[in-house]
Amino acid sequence: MKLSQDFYTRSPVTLIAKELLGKYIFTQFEDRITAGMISETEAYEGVTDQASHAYNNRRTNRTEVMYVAGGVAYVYLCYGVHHLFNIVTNIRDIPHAVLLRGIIPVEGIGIMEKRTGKRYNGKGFTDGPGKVSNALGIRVTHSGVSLVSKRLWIEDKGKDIKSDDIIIGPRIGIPYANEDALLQYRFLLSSKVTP
DNA sequence: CGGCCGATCCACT
DNA sequence: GTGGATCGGCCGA
Repeated sequence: MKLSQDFYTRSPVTLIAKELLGKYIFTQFEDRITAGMISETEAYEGVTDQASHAYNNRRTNRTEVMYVAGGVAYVYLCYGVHHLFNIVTNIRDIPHAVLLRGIIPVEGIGIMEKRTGKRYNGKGFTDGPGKVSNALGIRVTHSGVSLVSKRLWIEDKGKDIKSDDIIIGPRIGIPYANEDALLQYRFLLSSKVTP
């Protein structure tokens, strides 16, 4: 079933990042449906987290969408080329978010191949946040789009994820975050778990 | 208005 | 395993 807004407005963001593993992210743009099982996430804990764009309550046009109530997309451009897709969580004015770093394609694989210009051969296809957005067709123009909508949503298909199947570690690519770079906020699904 | 730099990716070794 | 590409957003002046 489709996750309702209640799922996203909770806290802590680390719990939501963990619970998103094994859920299914769907996009439907121009009648093209693509979906994948979420296999990797990272939590970004808002104003107290030096790795977050909202650290120290920073507000810009780009980050403003993180301050609305949970259940919308926060998409921004990284390195001028990669569209990175985040899920805003918590209540209004608490700018927490979960970065989607990896999925396993399950639906619309041909569409994803067309978008990415690559063939899916079972691995190395949607194993990075830029690749995930590209395959799902997500762009910065989708920032602020509701995750309880007909274009973008997440489904719980009842898959039971054991804690043994979750690998936890520090987040990737944030050395500037000082001691917060050591936080164990990255959640990875064991390769034993398949869609 | 200019300079700096990044929640990455890929080609190449 | 690693270094270069790449350009919009952010900040300071």
